[in-house]
Amino acid sequence: MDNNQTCIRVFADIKQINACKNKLNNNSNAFGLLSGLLALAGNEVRLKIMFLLEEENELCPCDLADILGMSIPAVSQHLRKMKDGNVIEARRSGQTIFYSLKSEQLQILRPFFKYIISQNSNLELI
Amino acid sequence: MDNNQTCIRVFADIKQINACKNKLNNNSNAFGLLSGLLALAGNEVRLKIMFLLEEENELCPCDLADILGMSIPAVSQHLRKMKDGNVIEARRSGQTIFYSLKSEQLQILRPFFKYIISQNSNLELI
DNA sequence: TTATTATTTAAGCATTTGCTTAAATAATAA
DNA sequence: TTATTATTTAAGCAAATGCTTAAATAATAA
Repeated sequence: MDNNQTCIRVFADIKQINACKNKLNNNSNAFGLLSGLLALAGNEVRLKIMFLLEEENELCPCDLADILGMSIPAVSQHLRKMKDGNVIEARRSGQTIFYSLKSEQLQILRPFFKYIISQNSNLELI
Repeated sequence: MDNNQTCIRVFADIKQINACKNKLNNNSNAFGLLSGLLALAGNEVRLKIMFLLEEENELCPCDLADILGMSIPAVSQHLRKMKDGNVIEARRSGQTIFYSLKSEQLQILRPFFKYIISQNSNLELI
């Protein structure tokens, strides 16, 4: 960016601006880590998978594809991203690979699951 | 997707699979709404803007561009997305437009701000 | 061994994202 | 009015995303 084309407002509060810059610098690691996690959860399919893993403890790509109504490679590629992002882990049992949530990110994820359940449109018909 | 190519595991638990499908159906609205919000927060620039708006109450595109070290149109386009997503709102004061967080989404966003501050790498040097 | 099953990986492709630059609005100041 | 300032919008483009189909791994069963 060409810095000298930056808009300099007459009423700009230089102290406030510098304070804001410091706040970003002091927390620079957190922004990258958190936005990465939120980008993973910001996909509807992956959010559903995370929710299902929380509910069921573990599921395999095959079952997830059935549940979500999508192809196995598509599911597998989402699982890979979440594994790379340290959100889930894999356990092998024969040919089947079971995925489950890693505890590390649950502090952030749990409120999502609570929110989803609290929005439940089901009228508990049973 | 071609449904009959779906992998049917020998050990698949049909009841579990159907229960999972029901869970998704019962919460279908929530997944769309929440993943939309998380996709907005899942961009590092937008997450920083949200954090700054929480900290400062309101900021204009001009100041945000300064703080973030990016162009005004780039900032403006992020603000537009967040406004469309009902995350922020605008207040005009002369030529300046001040943006602030809407209260509706704060239930989800607040834990992010807490997390960011708790990760603070600053040693309180003052 | 060969066949089957579960999963991953790779290549291809349409769509989305996030920036850039330039032009268009809108409000204020001269 | 004209000029300046703050912001938005539009067009263009490179990169990322998320699917598809087909091929490659890996484990089990015949």
